[in-house]
Amino acid sequence: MIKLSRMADYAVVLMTQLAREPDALRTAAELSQSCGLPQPTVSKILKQLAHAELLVSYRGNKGGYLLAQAAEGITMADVIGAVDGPIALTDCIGPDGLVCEIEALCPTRTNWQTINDAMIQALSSVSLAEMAVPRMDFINHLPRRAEPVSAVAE
Amino acid sequence: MIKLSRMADYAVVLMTQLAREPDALRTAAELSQSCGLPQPTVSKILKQLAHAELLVSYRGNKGGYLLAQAAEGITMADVIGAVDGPIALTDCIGPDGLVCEIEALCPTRTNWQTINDAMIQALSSVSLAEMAVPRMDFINHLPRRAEPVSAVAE
DNA sequence: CCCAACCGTACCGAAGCGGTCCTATTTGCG
DNA sequence: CGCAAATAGGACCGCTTCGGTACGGTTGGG
Repeated sequence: MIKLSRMADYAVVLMTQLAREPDALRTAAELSQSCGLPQPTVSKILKQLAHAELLVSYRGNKGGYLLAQAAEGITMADVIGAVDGPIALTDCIGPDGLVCEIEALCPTRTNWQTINDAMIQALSSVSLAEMAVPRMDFINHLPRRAEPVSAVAE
Repeated sequence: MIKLSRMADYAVVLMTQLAREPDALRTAAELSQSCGLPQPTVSKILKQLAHAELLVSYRGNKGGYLLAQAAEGITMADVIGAVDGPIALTDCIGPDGLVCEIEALCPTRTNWQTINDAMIQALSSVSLAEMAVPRMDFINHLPRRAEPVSAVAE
């Protein structure tokens, strides 16, 4: 399915919520409530986002989280990468390879890289600001046009 | 990580192998051996690919599998879709939605659709024939080195 | 000094996935 | 005609990973 993890999905939702009021300090409990997500999980995700320097955290009483940058400077690739780790379709790139031992079919790796780059490109081309905006008509300026792909099989 | 499942990865490898000799009838055991993959798993994947009409199967003695179409007409989206089901980043599109109940942040869905389309587009733009071609001149101009995290978060 | 909130870690349960096995069916060949 | 080879289609199972929880520690304001 190639679907991204629920954590990443939540992260986007939370970041979107934070982007609505970039200057307000929000607590984990508050965000949990306003997004309808379990509070401990929210807390965990916010922690990860802060660790990735997408959020700034303030400890102690009256603490909370804040966007580290302007929403325009944060991309979906940033958010997903912070929660789910690096974006890569195949682990073929990793240290060893179950498949890569067979050199005969390893040229495919280069092509995977191409696809992978296209995907990262797609995720990087959408900023948090665009996600937070109540649906304007920015839909048609993606570098690779989002053609109504009918196939996708099944 | 957004990485695709190992099954899908295997499927691509197998299809690639089949595309090398489009007219040869290959058995599951043979492909298993030549790809270094466990044989029952290979058999299962081939079954799925045949069911998706990407392969044609011949039963009985001297049976085997064959590409159902020219390699040029089969895309990565086809192969992955056949094994892993439909390609969708979020289940937000599905029937009910845990998150979608909150209407305040549902405008994001449109944007997800955009990203999703871009990804499908990327997968659909690469044919099996392109994956199978043994490119010899690619070794020295890898587009991106396999850097760990920073490639995305940067 | 106490409380509110974040920080870090460790833990657990469930679900999905990768992998195997078994049986039925088909078909070529001796 | 019967055997062997090969796919079809299940059921099954262990394992990893992920989503979720809990607990103790730390920081900072009132």
